[in-house]
This record gives sequence, structure tokens and C-alpha cells, in this order.
Amino acid sequence: MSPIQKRLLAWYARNGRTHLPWRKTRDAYRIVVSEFMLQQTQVERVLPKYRAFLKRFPNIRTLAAASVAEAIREWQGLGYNSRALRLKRIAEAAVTKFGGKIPRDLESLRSLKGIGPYTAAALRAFAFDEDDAAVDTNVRRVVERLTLGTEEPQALVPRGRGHDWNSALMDFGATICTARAPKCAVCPLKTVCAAFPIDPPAIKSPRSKAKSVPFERTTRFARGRIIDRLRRLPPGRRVSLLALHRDLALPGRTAQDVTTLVEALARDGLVTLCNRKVALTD
DNA sequence: AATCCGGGGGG
DNA sequence: CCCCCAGGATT
Repeated sequence: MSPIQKRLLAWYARNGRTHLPWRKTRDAYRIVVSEFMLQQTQVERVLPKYRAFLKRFPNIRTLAAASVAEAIREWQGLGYNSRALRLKRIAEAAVTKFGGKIPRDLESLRSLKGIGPYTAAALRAFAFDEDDAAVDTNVRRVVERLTLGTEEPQALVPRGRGHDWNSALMDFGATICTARAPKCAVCPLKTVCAAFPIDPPAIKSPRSKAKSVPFERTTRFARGRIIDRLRRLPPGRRVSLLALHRDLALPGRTAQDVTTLVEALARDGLVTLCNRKVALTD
């Protein structure tokens, strides 16, 4: 192993978050649930949601057999509800096409909507102990700094250590080699880092943003409120578009605006619209 | 290449 | 308050 590899794995052995539940399992279903949650949310916020989700859907067949509405309800507080839908569809595909298991080969993984290059590699490393490099923006940044861009992330994976290596890079990037204000002074890799010491002013970028719309007027806010309202609906019940508009009282939104928003959510498959009444998709 | 998605965290 | 932020799909 190279000095970088040895030092980072040694740091991880002492400082890594090896106690995290998705680090202690090789159950591909549990790994894919954690990956979908972690793509959008901080670890501390994911932990309780992860436990609750697995309690409600203990295995892939439970999730496959559930309704979309149940999956979206269990997703409450995580945001990005489309990902709950995709996770649920992946569970269905695993049961109908892959013998009830998350597939191991790259092509099969990539055929599942919602699994891109990053998540496919993460699943192969964390669930199947393959030496793939799961490259998110944190890992890309860390590797670029450590080698000044001379090495591809995949080339750095120590043979047979893909699981711990990917975990180590992520923990390191989250705590030491952070995007802004990296802690070079206490970095265990500073003596082998090509970028040490990083020049802070180099991070400055010319920013002149157009003025932003208030968050309450954004499509994102409105969609989130609509899904939240439907989530609280008793199972099997639907609500009329007019009642939805009246209940939510979204700032600056007409009844027609609400209809348009609901139609978009219906195209996404999150809600079902029938006779101007709407509910989460069954 | 740019945009959409849903909030939360940090300065 | 203001700025920044992730991965995947779509166009």
C-alpha cells in the first residue's frame, strides 16, 4: 500500500464512524436504503429515519409489497420524495427481475432508475466488498487535493479494502479535508498530501448572484407542502384540488397554480389525480 | 451544459 | 440573513 493508503486506513481505524448501522451490515437492501437517504441528508438526521424505515420495511419484499403512499409517508422529514418512489420501484424490480435481491453487477444496477454512477459504485463497495470507487463531490475533492489531480480515485482503492477505503475517504472529507476551511493543521495526511498546505484564498470565487426568490414562493416549497398535506390524509381518502388550494393557502398561488403543481407531481408518479381529487399514489 | 428536485447547515 | 450544498434524470 502507498503511504496515503496506509495513513488514511490507519486514521479510519481509530477515528472512523464504524459504528454507523450501514457500516456494520452487508445486507444490500439496508445499504441501498442508507445510500438513498444519505444522498440528501446529514448522517445525524438520517439515523432515526433509517431505523424507522427498516422497522416498517424490514426487507426488500416488505417494501416491494407496500404501496407508494406508505413509502412516501415513511419518508416524511427527509425531503426529495421522488427518491422514496424510486427506492420503492427498485425494490419491486429486485423482486420481479433479480430474484428478490439487489443485483451485484454494474449493468444491472445502472438499469435501475435512481442508481447512477455514484450509487452503483457505493453499493458494490459497501454491500458486495468490491473494490469500486464511489466518487461523490467530497471524495473527488479529497483525491484531487491529496494527489493534485494526478491519480484517478479508482486507482487509489487498496485491493480488497474497497469497503473501508470508501468509508474512510467519506469520513475524512466530512471532518478533516472539508470543502471550506480544511483542517490541514491537524491532518494526519499532511506529510503525504500534494496540496499541503492549501491556500485558503484559492477558494474564493467571483459571485454575483441574481437576487433569489423567497423560499416560500418556490416550486420546491409548494411541492413539499402538497405532499405533506396528502401524507396526513387517512389512507384511501382523497382531497379535491379546491380543498387543497384552500387548506394550503400557498402565498401567491392561485387555484390554477395548485392544479398545475399537482399535475406535475402526478406526471412524476408521486400523486394520483382523478376527477379533480388527489391522493398519494397507491 | 443547464435545470430541476427539498430542505438544512454554516459563516 | 445570505450563501452554499448532492446525485440522478431530463432536455
